[in-house]
Amino acid sequence: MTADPTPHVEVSGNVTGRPRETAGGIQSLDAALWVLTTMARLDGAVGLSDLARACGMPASKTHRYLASFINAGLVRQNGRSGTYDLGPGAIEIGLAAINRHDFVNSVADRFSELTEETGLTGLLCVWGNSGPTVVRWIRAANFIVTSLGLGSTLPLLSSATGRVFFAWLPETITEKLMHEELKRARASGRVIGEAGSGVKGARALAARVREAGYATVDGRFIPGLVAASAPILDWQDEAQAVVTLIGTNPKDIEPGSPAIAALTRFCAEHSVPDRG
Amino acid sequence: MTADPTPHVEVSGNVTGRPRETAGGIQSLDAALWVLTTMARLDGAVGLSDLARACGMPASKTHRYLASFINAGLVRQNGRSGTYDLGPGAIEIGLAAINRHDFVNSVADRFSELTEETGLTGLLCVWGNSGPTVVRWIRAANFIVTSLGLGSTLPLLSSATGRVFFAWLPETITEKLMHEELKRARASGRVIGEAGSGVKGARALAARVREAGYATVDGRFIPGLVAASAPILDWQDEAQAVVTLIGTNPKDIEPGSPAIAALTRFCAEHSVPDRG
DNA sequence: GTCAACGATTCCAGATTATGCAATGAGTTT
DNA sequence: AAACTCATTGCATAATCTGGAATCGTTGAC
Repeated sequence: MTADPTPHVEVSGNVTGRPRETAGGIQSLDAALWVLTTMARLDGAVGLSDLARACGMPASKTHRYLASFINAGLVRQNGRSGTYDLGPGAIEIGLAAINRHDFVNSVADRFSELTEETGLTGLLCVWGNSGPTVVRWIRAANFIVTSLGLGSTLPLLSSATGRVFFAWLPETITEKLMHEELKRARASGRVIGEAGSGVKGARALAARVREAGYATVDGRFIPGLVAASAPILDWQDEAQAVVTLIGTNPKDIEPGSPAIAALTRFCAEHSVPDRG
Repeated sequence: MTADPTPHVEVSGNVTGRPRETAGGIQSLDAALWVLTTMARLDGAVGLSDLARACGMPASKTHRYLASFINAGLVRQNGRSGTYDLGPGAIEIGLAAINRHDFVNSVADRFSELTEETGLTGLLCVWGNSGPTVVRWIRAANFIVTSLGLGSTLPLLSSATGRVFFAWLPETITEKLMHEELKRARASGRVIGEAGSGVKGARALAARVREAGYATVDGRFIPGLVAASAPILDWQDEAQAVVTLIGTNPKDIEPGSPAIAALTRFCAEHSVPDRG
């Protein structure tokens, strides 16, 4: 296929440019995948003529590609001569891709960029058998002494990390630890920071964290240290991992601060996009 | 490309046969999509040589297809000359396909209410290229994770989910998988639960499931776990999705139990009313 | 009921790419 | 250092892909 001279016309307003042809690849496959990708970015079923225009291709060429996609199950057609849409094969490939996406390692690979950008110490946690569990540390220039090491678990309600897991995991997973921590708090006469009293207070805190998109704790959890955490979200809007930044300056965890902005952007970039 | 004389060799034991070339399609695209589909059915990242063998193709040919898939984002490579795996573009296409599935989306929005009410683990499945495919699940407390994961396919005749699809989908859709499972059952000398022997037994089971309005399996399919499934029906009385509850207490799947009542009510609420 | 318009689908001659084997490059093991 | 394995690329040849035109099917206007 010669380079396509037709100006790229978008139907739905998506901005993503057409990829150039692959070095060492197959040109007709490149063109075909452009059709598939364009279809995925449209809002729903589309007619052949509209899709061909959106792709900047003759309809006969687009039709041949669609025939192969239909045969493979990636596309289906609503009746003979009807509109085209993504099919069960697309669901299957997508689910396979999501299922084998390694959330933790994809974050860990670029984790140091975040700590370099913000100058804060970074912590990466997953949900383990005993609750929030540290799997990565990156100490920034600000030297912080703490007992937290790899494998440490953090409290659910009084740490920023724990609060993010509490907000973004189903309560069936977190409720046991929640009740244990509330019980210990009652026994010791302590109130767990903003969690206030009892289950209702904990749930209200979780609602505030979800609304904000992240959690913070000030210097009272670990004297002298402040922390902010945000979730890495999967296809079901559940936290697969939590990233936390730790520092000493309370301004770093104020809403709108550069560190908060960097943290939430970094976590959004590593989450599954456009979750239902 | 001439018809491929190389015997079809499977790496992971998946059964679905290689599709024949598309009438009115593009042969190189058919071959390329075979590579992609095969990769999706493998358990994880794969080397070029292994993937080429699994597809019955020369490595140089497979390599060119992969180059185009990488360029489109559907595949990524772990380092130069490293293994290949599905990429973010595949996630994007899969999510686009799922997000257009109106029945799945309406159920998913209220799915957690059902699992909270019953205290059981919930699965939501659609019919994919390889059969019943998990698109959502919510774990109950203390649920021991089995091999079920996003994208998993379930058997047609020996799982509750599969039996519901078998009962409420046209046989033109399910017959291939039915014959494959009956063949494997004969080869291994096993009888598939209540399916009894052969096609007649399978159809008799389907009739019983339709009459009851739901399917169950006791602890023999997955030792120690019981399950009940019901269909989300469209305007043609076909199962667009299936909801399954999984637990450990056999009383939960007895006729008339609160869980069965909640499941069938929930599915009826999400089905098209007054079908037929 | 007829006819025009529109969109999907198929045909076909010519243009162009895809292909498989061999060669090459890179990394690992002995 | 040599051998081996796997990924990547070159190249002559085989084979397909292509775009416009023709055809088919459906729908709506009259």
